[in-house]
Amino acid sequence: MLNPQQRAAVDTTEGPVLVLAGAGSGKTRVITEKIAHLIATGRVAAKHIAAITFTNKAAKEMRERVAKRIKGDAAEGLTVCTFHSMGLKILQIEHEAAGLRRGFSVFDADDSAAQIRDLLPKGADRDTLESVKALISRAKNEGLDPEGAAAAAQSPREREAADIYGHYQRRLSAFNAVDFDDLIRLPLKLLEENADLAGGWRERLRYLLVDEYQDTNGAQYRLLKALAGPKANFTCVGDDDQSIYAWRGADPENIMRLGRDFPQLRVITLEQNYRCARRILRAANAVIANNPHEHPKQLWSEHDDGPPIRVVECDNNEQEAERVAAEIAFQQERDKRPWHDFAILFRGNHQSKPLEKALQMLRVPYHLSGGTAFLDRGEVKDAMAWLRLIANPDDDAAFLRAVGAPKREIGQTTLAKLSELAGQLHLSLGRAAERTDVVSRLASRPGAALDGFTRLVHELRSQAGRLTAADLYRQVIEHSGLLPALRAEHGEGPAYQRRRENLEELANWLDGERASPGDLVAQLSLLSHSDRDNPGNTVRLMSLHAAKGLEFHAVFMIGAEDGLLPHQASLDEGRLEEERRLMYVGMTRAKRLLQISHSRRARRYGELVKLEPSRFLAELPDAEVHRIGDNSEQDQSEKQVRAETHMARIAALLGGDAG
DNA sequence: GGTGAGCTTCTTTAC
DNA sequence: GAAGCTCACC
Repeated sequence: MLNPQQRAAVDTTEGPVLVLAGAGSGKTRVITEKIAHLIATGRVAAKHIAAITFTNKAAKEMRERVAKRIKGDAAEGLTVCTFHSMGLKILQIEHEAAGLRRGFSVFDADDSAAQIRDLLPKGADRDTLESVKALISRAKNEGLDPEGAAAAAQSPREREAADIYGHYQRRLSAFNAVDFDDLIRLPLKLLEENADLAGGWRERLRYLLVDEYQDTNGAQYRLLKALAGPKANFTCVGDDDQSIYAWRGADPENIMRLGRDFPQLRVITLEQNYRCARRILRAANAVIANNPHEHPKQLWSEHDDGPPIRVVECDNNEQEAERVAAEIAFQQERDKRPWHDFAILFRGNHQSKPLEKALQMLRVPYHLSGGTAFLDRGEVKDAMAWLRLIANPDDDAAFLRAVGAPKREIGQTTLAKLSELAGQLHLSLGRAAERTDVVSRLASRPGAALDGFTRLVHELRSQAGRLTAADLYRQVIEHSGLLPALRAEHGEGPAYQRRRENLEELANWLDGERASPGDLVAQLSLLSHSDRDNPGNTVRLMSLHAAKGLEFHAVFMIGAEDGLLPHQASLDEGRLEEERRLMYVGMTRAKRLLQISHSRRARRYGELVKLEPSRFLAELPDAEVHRIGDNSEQDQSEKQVRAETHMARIAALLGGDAG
């Protein structure tokens, strides 16, 4: 059953709708119900509806919810994707108008950084690189091209960055490549500057639903407006208290902007929380009340109070990890709950290491979802570089990676010479390497090696059109020599096996996909490890950012220390409120049990440092909290039970593990 | 041109 | 404390 506000949000199918939805107020439900409603009433066919999310995890979650809600093939053709994958799709279809050739590459953050570093004066320090990178990204997130950025520049530093932005963009264009930010900026440019093209897309996507709307940046907002067109049939769902992406250009102002740009906007507020026990809700409300609010929400719940929030002090972060792991093992055993009811949330991905160790010790099944861990693996990047180079002969970044994976007697000297010759001929590295007049001017041994490489890539490329992406990938693995090189480097040991498995997993990802190899590789670069595999019944480990939009029976937040949560960098940059929202997001993921822990000491850069509890802990109302110290004033009998369960578990594991 | 010992640096968060 | 990088050697 939907409550009246949810009902209104679902039933208002005409024109622009903004749903201000507090944490746990059923906003994903509103989106899935609205999709179902649009389809069921025949108002819009599934293929004309697009639901847009911010993370792949959220898109996946949404797809599953829709599949459950809409049986059969009624949902056929529905688009559920991130802003970036939608941008990619538009660019792949409209590549000509965007000045790109088929098979263009998507540069990841590393590729982009490498290019920008290369464009900076020699010897430029890291800070300069970071600042230029950030300025270019910010300009792109506002939809500015290099000329626009130059015009908007306020300082010499910004003018310089705008200048490098221009060079960087010319280079991307020469490589037939785009970066992540371009996946929004370029489609936006196309739609804003080409009325026919925009009309086509509006015809195709007649109804838009945007989740986590508070996280849109300027370019995404304009892309939304351009896609919606004058009919403005869209629903934006968001919560200003959960805006946690300002650091990557998100502009919560977009919430207010909507009302100004669309006077007919229907605003609906959802204030009933269906998720959290009352104590959790009261505590979370108390924390977020410390942020200034233009329109304070009054979240309420019909649930019971639930148990107190546990605030646990630990001696150090390894002990913290052990205690959390033991507590989860204990509760799972006692309550016979599935493992996936438990989540451990942290500020930084590096905090997962001690947790993994402790969980493995207790044989607790867990799933780490975070970052782009999988695609960041060296061997996976190598294989991806081969695929990219096959799809896009002008992708110099891919060329440089593939030519050295595995090592084939081509070193810096040869590559520098090749690069010089390619520059003179205005050719990409890959195309230059195909020319005999270029190769003949290289030293004979490396020249021959390069020639062998070029022939191999050429041969694979000639097959690419006939093969599925998965089959092409198998050819790459067979002929590139990647696997033998890994075996030579690591022997047959676990290090080799793990890398081999990663390469096999990439094959599994590609299997059954219908898109062309080139298109698929581009899509792949937007995925992260956890997006494809099914975590099953396991404890979930993820960053607070990744947890947004999810909910769990029991949530363990770790590392609640000043400097981590709130993070020092955010404090330095005056973003305390965003950190508080992060705390709020973490707390409101818990349905019933919430434990927040912190350590007095932790290992940082190999050294033990003293830590202070997070200032946010002081904002928790005493009445809702049970504070548990190191020398635990915990009930002794409870401690006894825990110890016994723990021992029994270890005994069982030892028994079961023998042999 | 490839390799390994020793040096530096590093931690937000994500597409 | 580990990963990544530089420089000296094969």
